[in-house]
Amino acid sequence: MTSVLAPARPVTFRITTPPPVDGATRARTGVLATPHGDVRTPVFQPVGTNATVKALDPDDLHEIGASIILANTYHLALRPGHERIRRLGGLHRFMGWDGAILTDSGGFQVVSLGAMRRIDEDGATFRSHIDGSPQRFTPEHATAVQEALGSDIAVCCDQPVPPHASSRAEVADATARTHRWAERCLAAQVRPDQALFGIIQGGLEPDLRAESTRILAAMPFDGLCIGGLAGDETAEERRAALDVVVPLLADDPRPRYLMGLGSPLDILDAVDAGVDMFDSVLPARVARNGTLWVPEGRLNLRNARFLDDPAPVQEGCRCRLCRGFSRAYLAHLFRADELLAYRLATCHNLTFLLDFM
RNA sequence: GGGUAGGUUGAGCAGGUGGUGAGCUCCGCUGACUGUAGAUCAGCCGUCUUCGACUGUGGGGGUUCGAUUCCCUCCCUGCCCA
Repeated sequence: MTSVLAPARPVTFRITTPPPVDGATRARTGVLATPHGDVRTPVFQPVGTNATVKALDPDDLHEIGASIILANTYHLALRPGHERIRRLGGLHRFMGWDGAILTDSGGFQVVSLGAMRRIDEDGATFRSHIDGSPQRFTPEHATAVQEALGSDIAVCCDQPVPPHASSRAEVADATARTHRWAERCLAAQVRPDQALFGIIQGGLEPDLRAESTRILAAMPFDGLCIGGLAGDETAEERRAALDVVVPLLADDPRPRYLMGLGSPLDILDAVDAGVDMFDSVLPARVARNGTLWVPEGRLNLRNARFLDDPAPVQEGCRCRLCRGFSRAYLAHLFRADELLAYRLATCHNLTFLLDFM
């Protein structure tokens, strides 16, 4: 029964297995229902910054079992342009992907393009990584771009800071600004058919994390991101931050999304801490660089010892690589700089991680 | 047979016209990568006892205090002519 006063949101989250009451773990399962299909959580979202998960096409994504991917607001606004994508029917049609899409706001580029941006209260000015031209990003612009792209889930423009490279004052300032920008993103939202997630910051300072969690949780977002982690912190520091955030959200019905985390063991710990959603370039990037994930650890297929190895990368793996090819063949493809290496290796690592979830 | 240009660390080069050639690019070896300025980046890549030292410019000989450089000779390669 849909209330007139509380119209149905485009994206809803239902917890299917709550964490046990004994407190042994905060892990849970759920279903995130989107206009482009249901997403079972915990979920890993492959990253497709430029409207493509590098080296893969949508058939590959379906085959590996992806139900939701991430695309990037900043990159697509610069190229090919969000208005062009809108004219071409939106991001799903543009890239031929009928599953769910979450768009990152470009906030991360505040960190990753650190030497090429100036930030002020109103927004951030980037020097384009493509042609050097100045690019102005504000919370309102990031919201408008994401509405033009038509992703299922938009994310607030935030200001993350690298925890160890930042003073407490810098973390506090960036976190407070992230809160003000979150309000502006909410106010700027026009489309009723797009979900919006807010981002909790606070670095590694427990009180700042807690304050940020309370402030963001009080806003009417469809989900809550946990930002500013998966950076230069240790696993223990990250867990400590999650153990501040998640208990404060114990009775909150919304999904929790830890941005940027991608290694299987890191994700395992974060799921235990109560996180529902993840994304990272890690599995795809290390795959392109020759590192293949297997249950025993990892294999660097550029190592000489694989040149005569007839075994599959992972015995019994269902992925495209392991079904049809040997380690020796993949090792050859990498040495010959053949493009197929990137596709096969990426298929494997993403299959490994998605099956791991 | 004559002429000519060459022979530098796996390959390809740079440099060096008498005063310490280990420099580059490939190849090769290893590592890193976490909301993608990343099919990228870093280290190593003659030998050793590796913060240093030694050896190394086709072979042999000569001149010289000193030769990769100059001279003689031999070998090898490309090209041209017979």
